[in-house]
Amino acid sequence: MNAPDSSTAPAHFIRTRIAREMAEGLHEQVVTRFPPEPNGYLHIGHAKSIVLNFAMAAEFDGYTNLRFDDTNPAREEQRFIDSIKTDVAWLGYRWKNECYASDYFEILYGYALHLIDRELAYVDEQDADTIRAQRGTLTEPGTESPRRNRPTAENRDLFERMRAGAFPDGAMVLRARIDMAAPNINLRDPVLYRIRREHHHRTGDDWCIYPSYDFAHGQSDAIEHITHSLCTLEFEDHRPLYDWLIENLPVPSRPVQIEFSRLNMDFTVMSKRRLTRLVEEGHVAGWDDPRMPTLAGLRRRGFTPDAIRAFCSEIGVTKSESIIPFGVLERNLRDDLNVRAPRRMAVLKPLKVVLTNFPEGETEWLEAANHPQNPEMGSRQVPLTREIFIEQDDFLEEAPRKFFRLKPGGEVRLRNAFIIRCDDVVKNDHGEVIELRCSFDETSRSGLPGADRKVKGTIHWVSAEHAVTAEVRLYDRLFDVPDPGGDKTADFVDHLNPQSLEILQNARVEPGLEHTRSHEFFQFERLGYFVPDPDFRPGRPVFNRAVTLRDTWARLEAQLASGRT
RNA sequence: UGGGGGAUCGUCUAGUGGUAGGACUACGGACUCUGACUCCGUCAGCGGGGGUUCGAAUCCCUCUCCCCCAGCCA
Repeated sequence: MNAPDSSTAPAHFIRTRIAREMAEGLHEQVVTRFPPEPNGYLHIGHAKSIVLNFAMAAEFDGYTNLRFDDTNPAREEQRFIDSIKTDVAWLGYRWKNECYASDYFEILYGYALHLIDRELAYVDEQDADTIRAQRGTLTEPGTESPRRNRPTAENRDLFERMRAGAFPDGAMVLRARIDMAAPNINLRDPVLYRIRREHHHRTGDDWCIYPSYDFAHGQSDAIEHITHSLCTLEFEDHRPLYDWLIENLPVPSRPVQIEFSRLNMDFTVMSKRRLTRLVEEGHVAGWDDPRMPTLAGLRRRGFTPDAIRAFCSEIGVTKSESIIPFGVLERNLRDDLNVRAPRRMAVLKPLKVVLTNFPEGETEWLEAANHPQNPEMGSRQVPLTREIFIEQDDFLEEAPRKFFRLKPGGEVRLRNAFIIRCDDVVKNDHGEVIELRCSFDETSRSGLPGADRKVKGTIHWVSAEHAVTAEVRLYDRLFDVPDPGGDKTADFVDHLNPQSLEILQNARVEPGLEHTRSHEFFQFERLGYFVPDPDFRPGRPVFNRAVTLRDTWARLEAQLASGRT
């Protein structure tokens, strides 16, 4: 029922605790749930929770439910439910039951009556401002509502009429009767039900009262016989309320809540509120914009489920706050794609090269391995012609030391082909290099004895005649500061990186790539990993760069620039 | 400031009385028809101060810093 997961997963406090409980015979199996509210798309932070929940259940002979926490119809939509199911399934997980908190509305209503009958809940018709004022502050206790000691029969009558629609929205709420002086504010008679005439995406107009998170969540857990309700740290001080409700209600099981720290990553934002703003204000193209940390965005960018799962397992589970560098996620992608991605040649920014001693009109087909470390991935034939394109970055008229690429009079190997020498540099009126005239060394062809001759550099290329023009989209971090949401003096959108998207319309890719299917991925040698975008059309290939290769030269270059070497 | 949490190499994370370990990064080197991959090596840490103990990241006291909570959001 679950996706493959590393059996060598390291111990963390939740796994350790559950293992101990299992050893003690506390549970026959572990049942978990992933409980998103369908009011947005899932992001990489959710992936951490998904992986944790499914892993714990799978490791301890249980299962995981997908439960939509749909208690606030004002913000929830069917399209979000659809996207969430798509994303969880894409990650490789199969939930046992598809559940909805709204499926339990009737049971929850009964539970509320149960509390009322035991004088543990009451109807309060004070307005929100009054209730807020009575709640007290962090340092001062609250004051009790004048309705707090209303007779049970009256509470029951009012609550039944609340449900029946006898009162306008916001006219009254049902509150738990706990302790207005509790140091934990969540215990100061929290709201359990509110009146809200809002069309619910599943229950339609059946209800005009809706349970709050606190009243719905734990009880839903209990109804589903969830053994471990795993959630993030901000719910830690809701746990006494969670436990109070479980203890005072005739629920069929007694789940426990365990909290862990949520995932934070640098140079991005993770809150649903901020992600929603990015989409609604048009800062990105949509929830699946490849720059978004959403699973839909990462998928479109070219991330694989395996890489994301490996990442989640690598970062661990603790209660300490952490900010994971985005590069850690990217490295997991590289590690995954390095072994799986077929190699191809593509030139992002073409520079024309004429091989002056190559016969005009001829094509030589050369064999190119699809993967240098894995012969089983086979090989393909790539065409070489008199005119080719190389990367503009691979030629420098005035090259620094340690520049192993092409320079006037210098030699370089064309990957899978010959060694060439740069004889002439052709410039336009602006002094820009527009063409190189090179000669090739026939004896240095790949596979021939002369191929042993060593040159410092090897560069990629494509045949000008055969290459396919493609659009290539390069992505950089969405924000240009590490913690865009942490700036109290500025709006986070002020830190958007204007360079986060670069579109190259004139890239040239080796023939064959125009027939690429979706979900295929490639390494464009020396450049990075690329995937076809959904915008890909026959005759108009569009590739996204998922991640670059590790670039030691770029680092060296930076060092040279700063005078370190 | 009331309550709830958290502080271990640059980053993430083990270690819960017996030599602080791993991964990533960085740096150096080997290899290389991808400046990739791989391999080898190096640097680097217990928030501060007391105390208990033969011995403390771990136990005790104290201080400091960070995060969360005053929605009829989740």
